[in-house]
Amino acid sequence: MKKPLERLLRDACERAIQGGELVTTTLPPLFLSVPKGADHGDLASNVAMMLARGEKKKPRDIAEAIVRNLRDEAGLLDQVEIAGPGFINFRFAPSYWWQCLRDCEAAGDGYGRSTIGEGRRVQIEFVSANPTGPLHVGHARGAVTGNALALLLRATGHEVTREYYINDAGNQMEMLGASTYARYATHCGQETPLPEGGYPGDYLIDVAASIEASEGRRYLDVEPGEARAALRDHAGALLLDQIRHDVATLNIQFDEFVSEKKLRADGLVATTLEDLVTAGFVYDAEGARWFRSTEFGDDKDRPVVKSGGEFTYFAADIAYHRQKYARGFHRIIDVWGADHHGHVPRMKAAMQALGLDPAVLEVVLVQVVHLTRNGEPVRMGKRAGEFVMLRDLVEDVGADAATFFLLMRKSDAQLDFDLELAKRQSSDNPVFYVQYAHARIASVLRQAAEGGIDRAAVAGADPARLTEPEELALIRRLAQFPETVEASAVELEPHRTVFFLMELAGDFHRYYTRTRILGDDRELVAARLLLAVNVQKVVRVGLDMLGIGAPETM
RNA sequence: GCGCCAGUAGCUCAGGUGGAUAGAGCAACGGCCUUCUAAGCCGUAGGUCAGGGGUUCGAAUCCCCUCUGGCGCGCCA
Repeated sequence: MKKPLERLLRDACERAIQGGELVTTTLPPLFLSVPKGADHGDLASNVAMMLARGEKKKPRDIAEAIVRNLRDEAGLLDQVEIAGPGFINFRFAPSYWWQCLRDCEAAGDGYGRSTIGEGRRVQIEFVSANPTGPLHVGHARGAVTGNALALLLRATGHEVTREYYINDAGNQMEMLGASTYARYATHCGQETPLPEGGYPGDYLIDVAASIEASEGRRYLDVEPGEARAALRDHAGALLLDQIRHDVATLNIQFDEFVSEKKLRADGLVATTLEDLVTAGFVYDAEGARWFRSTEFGDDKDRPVVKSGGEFTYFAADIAYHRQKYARGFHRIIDVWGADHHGHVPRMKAAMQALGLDPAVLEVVLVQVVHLTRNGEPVRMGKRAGEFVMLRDLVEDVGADAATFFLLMRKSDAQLDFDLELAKRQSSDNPVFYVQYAHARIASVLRQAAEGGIDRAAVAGADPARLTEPEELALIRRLAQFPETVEASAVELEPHRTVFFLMELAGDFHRYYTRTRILGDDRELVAARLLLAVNVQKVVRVGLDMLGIGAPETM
């Protein structure tokens, strides 16, 4: 919607400079904003105010000079006026909006998609919970955020790989093995207490039973250390399957799974560490080995090898990220919990130490989901009963509502999620407001088809029959969809698309209430259906970019 | 103590690179279904944008200070 006007404005400014009406040689960025009130037109420019200082003239005089040089040969504009302190307000002609609707129709489901990504390869890693238990609500936010980012980047011409890094090495996994061993032995009749700090959740009882069903009781007879290792691997595999299943209930799939254990086994961690040593960024102290991240702006050096000789998690993570670079991605995006924000500078430091460009790595921080029940905080302890599982959430409120709700906020802002509210009043959830617009249009289209107006008739309709202010406002909204998607992807902020869809749905509900679509005037009906069908399409395409469905009936 | 994020209507939150009268959804109150889905629409009410300085034609937005909340701060992942 903005681009053609930006050209006109730029031409006008340059003409004014050539004509000596402006003394500036370099124009400020010409950005057009959508004014809040309708009485300020469709788009507004503040360029006159930006130039005022250099020109040493009143903004309104500069605005007049620019407007004098405006050459709207294509007839896009209905009205141009100078208002307030020096804004130039533009109002498009109806014919411009009609053309927008034609363009929208012609683009089909590709409307809103773009090629600004130029096929650049982007990897986005998210969730990456260690497979020691089912996913909970906190993971769900990272999951839907990462997935929406992947979809938005794909829609804007990026080649995206969605990846899950399996933290299947380290102490947590050893504890999983020990805990599973206790559950397994108990299940087989040998009462065994959980180890200190073990995983107490009931899900391990089910895991133990499942292992007993497939493997029998043979691990009771093998040496306990060996048995724990074997049970750890069995449990880890089973739990990873559950995690995969859990995210699938939110319509999320990953393209790649990368195992930390395998990275270690392949020697990547060791060779990466050697390279850091060679580069001179590692030193020994207090029995451990340290990475000199302070060289790159971190506030402290970080251990990479424990005094016991094992690699730290950080060391493995460095190797993992280096491996991402080696795979040739142009952009590497990590979706992390906000409690990991301190890791960002040290990971970038490590990449820099390895001679890699730290700007390639971008980290999207996802804040905690603060659960409440009837306004009271819900404790999220280690005990399974106190967790709210992702699968329970999806079962209670549905995948679409859960996804929509979790995407409604900026990812780096904390999110309140009241379980009772979400369950009891799920019909008040804004996702229904948006989906309802889609279903309403579907209903109208069904009736139109019964009346003999098919899709071909609609496609051939003349948009010039649309003259109501609500109709032009709806087209205006549709025209903003491509730039909204673009901004949402560029800024890595899915919530912008969410808000757009709520506004579009609101525009449509208002229109629907005031204006009857079906009637006797077939040309008018066809034109209104053309508008409706494109609103419906944008709702569907927009929801699809967020991983949310669009129902035909509700 | 240091660092990161936040503080906007009763509640939950939007407010691209500083712009015009600060918006939406819930909750509250009052209206609208013999006609395409009332999961909707219209209206009323609700604000010291945490507080104080500064920058300038102009600040919720940028800078500094203070207060409050969340998170993080060498061998957990």
